[in-house]
Amino acid sequence: MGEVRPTIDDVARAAGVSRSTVSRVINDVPGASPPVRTRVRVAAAELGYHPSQAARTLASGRPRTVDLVAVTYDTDTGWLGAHPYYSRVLAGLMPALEGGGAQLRVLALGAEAAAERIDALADDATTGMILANITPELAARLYRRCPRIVSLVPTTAAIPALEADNTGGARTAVAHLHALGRRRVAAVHGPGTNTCAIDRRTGYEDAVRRLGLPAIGAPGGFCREGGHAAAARLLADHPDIDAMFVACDLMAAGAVQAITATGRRVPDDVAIVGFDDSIAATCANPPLTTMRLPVEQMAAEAARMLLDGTPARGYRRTYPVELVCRESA
Amino acid sequence: MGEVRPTIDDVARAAGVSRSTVSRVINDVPGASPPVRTRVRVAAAELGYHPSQAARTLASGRPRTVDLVAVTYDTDTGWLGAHPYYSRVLAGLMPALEGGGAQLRVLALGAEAAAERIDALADDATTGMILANITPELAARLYRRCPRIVSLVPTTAAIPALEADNTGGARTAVAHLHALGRRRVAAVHGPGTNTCAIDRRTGYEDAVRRLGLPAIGAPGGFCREGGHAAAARLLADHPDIDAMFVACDLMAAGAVQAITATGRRVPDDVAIVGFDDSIAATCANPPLTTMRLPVEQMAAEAARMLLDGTPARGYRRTYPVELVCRESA
DNA sequence: TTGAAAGCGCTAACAA
DNA sequence: TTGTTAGCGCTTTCAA
Repeated sequence: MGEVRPTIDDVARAAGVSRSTVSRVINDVPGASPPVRTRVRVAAAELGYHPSQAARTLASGRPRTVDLVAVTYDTDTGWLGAHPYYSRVLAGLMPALEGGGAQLRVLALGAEAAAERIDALADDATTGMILANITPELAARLYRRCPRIVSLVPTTAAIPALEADNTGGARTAVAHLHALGRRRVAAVHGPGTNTCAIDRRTGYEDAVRRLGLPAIGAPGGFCREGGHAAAARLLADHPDIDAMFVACDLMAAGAVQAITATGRRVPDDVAIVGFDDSIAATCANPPLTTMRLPVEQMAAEAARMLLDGTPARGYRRTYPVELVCRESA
Repeated sequence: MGEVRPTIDDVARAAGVSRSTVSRVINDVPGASPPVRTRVRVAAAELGYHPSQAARTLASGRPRTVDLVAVTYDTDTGWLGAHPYYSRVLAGLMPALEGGGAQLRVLALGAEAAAERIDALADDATTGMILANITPELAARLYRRCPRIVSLVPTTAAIPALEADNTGGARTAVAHLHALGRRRVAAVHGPGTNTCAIDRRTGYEDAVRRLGLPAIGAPGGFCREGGHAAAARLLADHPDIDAMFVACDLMAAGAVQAITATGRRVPDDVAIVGFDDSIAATCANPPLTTMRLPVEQMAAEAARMLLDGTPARGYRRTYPVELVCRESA
């Protein structure tokens, strides 16, 4: 077995050209005649040559690796394993990165060590980092040391961000429920530390106030169990609830279970609108009507921005959140 | 802003020692006196020094990066976005890698380009690759060029693998259903190209034959829609079915929806046992009784093996698959 | 259009 | 215990 991997010099020798020429050819930069180009390509193919990413990064000084930084706040909630949201982030990221010849590095940050590790991260930073589920504080700290950052959640004004219209989405959800004739629209909120959750809550409270409906809410912690518990409590305290706005599908899946467990039917007795359009929405029974975030699109755009250069300070783009009607409302 | 990142030489200069000494200190290898060690550490901390991963890799020749290779066979099914299984793989991988000071690179392979890219991958290989959802052919091709591989699914005899006892799990599921008094146990199978799916099917057919039950099955393609359609068809063709063994939770979630849509109740009229214990199992309504794969454990062990060296040819370890009782059976 | 040469930041012999 | 010296495989001026 030829354990030794061919280098650029092997290719150069085989093609009878210089190292620089080979470099030009494989990088598709001008400065090599067509005949030479083919000669080099053939030699490279025959040798089974593939450039070393490490050497390339070292020599050029600019790595083609994008980091996805995900912070875990709830240790027992797990991480990507727990929230289907990340699956969609990854799904959007991969094709965008491959198109740009880049790779993805996944960095999971425990909440405890987050502050410490964040500084190390900033220095080790590569093409850039995509921030998911980060607090404004942590994000700011990171941004101070590394400007090649895009956040997928609202953080501070300076940090470039691609945001979903969480507030508007929540309003739309409530409006939809109202249009269906529901007048006791309760809410299951996400954690107060999560900026997306805060915006969704704001949107909900805004909407019910304008509609002259009572604001009834309970925290659900963005997990299924929390959604289940919150819905059960809500129903126990306010038996006349006829609809629920649940701030994420995972919680909504739990809410549906809690509601049907009381003998009520979804959507007949209690209508539900979730948020995210994650896999939890389609797995729930009945399948959830939900507010769809263009997560893949946002993640892909974030990757592209990073690959294109350093995002401008304060850059902002908001993505619409759309109502997807299924069977729960 | 000090855009220039300090190098090992800066640290050496600041600490008044040589570059090698700094290298020894930061790599925790013997050959540096305690006083020098602290001096170097202080200097490094003050400068905010962090070693360049690229340079390190290049110089040492052994990268500390593990690749997760996932092949997409169904283009429209998406990828990690679609199957919650990958979330669990990632969840298991991250802590194990961090413990070993390694990073994760995620490689998504489209089925079309898979064969071509697989050769490139082998050469670009790093500490090693973890194979998920790969066909035996592709895996063999990869293994021929790079021995630092561990598969999480059954492939060929030579390729080191950590496998779940899919066959045994399927048998257990059927036995459970039988013990519950069910006698018309249908099955929704996964794709014939997937080795896990094949094993689960074998286990099912094995079990029903031994129990003297009829084998009734339909393909569901490992996706929710497929599970829904398969269950609906099964029920239409065999109205007396009183249980279903569904080869993955995603399909099972769809099956539950299809069953309840016919007016039947789960588990009263039709009991269901899924497979995987993914998030789809808990989001379904009622929550699914399922066969739990120790995915996180398997992924973590795979990472550890790779970090420890090249796995032995033909290495095999089988993980038990356990029944998790929830409400569907 | 091509080649020569100088590093990128680090590790790993080898000397001292 | 410490320092010196070569590279690792590539990109990138700068000349030719």
